[in-house]
Amino acid sequence: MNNGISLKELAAELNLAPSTVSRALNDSYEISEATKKKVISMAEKLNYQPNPFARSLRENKSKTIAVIIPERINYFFSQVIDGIEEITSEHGYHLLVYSTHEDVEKEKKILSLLQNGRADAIVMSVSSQTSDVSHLKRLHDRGLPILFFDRICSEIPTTKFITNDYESAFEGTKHLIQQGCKKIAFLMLSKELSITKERHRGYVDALKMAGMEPEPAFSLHCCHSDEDNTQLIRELLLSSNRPDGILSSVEKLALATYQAVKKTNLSIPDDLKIISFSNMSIAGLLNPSLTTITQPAETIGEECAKLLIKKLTKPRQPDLLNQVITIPSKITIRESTLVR
Amino acid sequence: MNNGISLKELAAELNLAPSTVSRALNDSYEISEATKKKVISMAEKLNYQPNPFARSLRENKSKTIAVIIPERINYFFSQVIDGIEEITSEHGYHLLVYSTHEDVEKEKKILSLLQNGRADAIVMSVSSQTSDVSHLKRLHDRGLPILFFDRICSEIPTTKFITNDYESAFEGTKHLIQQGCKKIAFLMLSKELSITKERHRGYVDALKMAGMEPEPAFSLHCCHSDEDNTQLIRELLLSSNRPDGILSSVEKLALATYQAVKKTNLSIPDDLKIISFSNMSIAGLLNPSLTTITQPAETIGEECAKLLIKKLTKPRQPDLLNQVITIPSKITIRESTLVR
DNA sequence: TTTAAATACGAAAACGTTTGCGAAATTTTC
DNA sequence: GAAAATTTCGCAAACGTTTTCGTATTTAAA
Repeated sequence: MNNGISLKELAAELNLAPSTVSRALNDSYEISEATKKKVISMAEKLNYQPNPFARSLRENKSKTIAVIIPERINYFFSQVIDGIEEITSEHGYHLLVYSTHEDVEKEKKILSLLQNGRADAIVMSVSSQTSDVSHLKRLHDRGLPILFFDRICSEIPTTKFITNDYESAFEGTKHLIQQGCKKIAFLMLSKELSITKERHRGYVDALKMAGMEPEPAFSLHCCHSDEDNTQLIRELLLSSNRPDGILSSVEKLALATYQAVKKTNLSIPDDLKIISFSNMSIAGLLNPSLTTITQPAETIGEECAKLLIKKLTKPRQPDLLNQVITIPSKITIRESTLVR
Repeated sequence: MNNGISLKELAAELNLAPSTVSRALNDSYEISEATKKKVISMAEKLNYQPNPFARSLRENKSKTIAVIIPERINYFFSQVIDGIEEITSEHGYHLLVYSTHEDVEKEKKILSLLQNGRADAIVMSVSSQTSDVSHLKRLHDRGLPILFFDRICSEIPTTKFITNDYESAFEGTKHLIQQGCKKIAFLMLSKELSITKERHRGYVDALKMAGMEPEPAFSLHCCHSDEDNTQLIRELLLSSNRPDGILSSVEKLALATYQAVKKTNLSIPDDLKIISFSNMSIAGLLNPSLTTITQPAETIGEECAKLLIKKLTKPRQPDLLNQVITIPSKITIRESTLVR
């Protein structure tokens, strides 16, 4: 790979010192307008491209942001990354994207790769297996800006972006109750996950407010495998005391529920109503169409990025505040919770 | 950000020269086993992490691969990236992921950012607007390894990975004909796209083989906007001479068709049968379930990565061969093409 | 006219690695 | 026991930037 001309060679071509050329290209006040013009035009003519590694080495910053998500095949995370890229690309930042595949060991490995300054900051959503957070804490203690979204980590004092998990789950559950559900189940990935806790809390409170008692067996703890989840949910649906309503805390479990229902003689929404957190654009095309709680994914990504850019580009920014910023979700009612 | 200890400091701690420590860590034959042990244990104790930029600067390689896709919210591309990451991460490579949003100007901008060696190679699928390929050619001429998949670029002499577009489209169209379709339309993004050309060729040949003449108006040229596409397709479906079968060359147009059909009093599959290239795992949950041609996305990503890793890590590899590698798709028949 | 200030640029160091070369110290060879 | 070969390590340069400091030239002030 021919990397093109270097600053030194460009300087030689211009009969100038490298320092002068560098300053001219960086628009330093110490360089005359005449020289700047000459330098810039020659740089364009020779298509000079500064070496990013020399610059990173010298300036101790990489112009790169690491994004870590639990899975890539997911509307929500894809949208968030789109939002991040939208903002960061305008400021010349590059995105390293990693998927943990919900595996905390992979997560640790990725974070250890990020110890050396390869990225100027991290934007992440933790894996469903993450309970010990020492690998996150280590990087944060070193001063690497870390920002969480969706699946946040309360132990790390930094800024986190989430949706109104509690209220949305509360409203979703309330909606199921209003539609006549008497026995409502809650589907979750891991109990450790921040979103699980908050959404479950909203679910429980809504039940209680309606004078219903949450049954432990109705809080179904699922895993990463779609097949296993489908089986698990199917068993729940075939049990003697089966639920007639489901609040799914994540999209994939709603889809597993659809798959599970297909293997029974039940029907949605007649025998089972379901509402799910989901960012699928095609929720309306499912059979039956799925009532969803949709997060403002792209906005979340954008807000993460805006804050980060401010932190990274302004001269003497304070550390990211230990705060949780909430951007509300939107409930869209469709056939899966219909009374007919 | 505290980047930790440097090689020099580690050397000082050991009373050794930096060169010795470097060689010890890189397992050079010039260093005694005793010294290696001492160095390695001290490096672990002090958690020494080599600075990637110093190394990149010195070695003129970044251990980074750029992946450029037309859109992120897309099952196929997400799966391909998963496949790429699967392989590259094992070899210590990092992934810079860019989305062009089907915008050739963004594509050009991204490629110009990659002129300076930030990535050791590029794996990409071109945007639907890409017809002039000079921005790709420039980088390839410089010696940067570029590898195409799915939407390939025949003008650039390098290795490309695709599925059997022609055959799949041929078989898909044949299937529609066998199901009784008499007037089959073809939905496409841009005419320039390699996948459009090949899939359209398969479509046309299947029609001809059945003694049917392809109508020009039935080759519908769509765009990037879902709303516009839905409207376009709706108009086609409401026209006096409407199709009774559709082969969609990309997933998003099948979904737009579903949306369009909802706004008519037509029904799939009774009035209109549809088959589409698609990697949606939930094609079976749509209403009605969608007959799909599914690409081996993850395999494509893995094969791209394997070839690239070989090229990048083995000492004196030749340039990537100018060849097209085909990995076949799989057709899954569902309700959307059912006769009832 | 002399001196001080401002302007415009160059020399060199630094960032943290890797590596060619040289040179002790040790071992082998004859 | 001397010479040669081998082992083991250090010195210094190099990668391509940015920046501190110094300095020559020009301009402004006294």
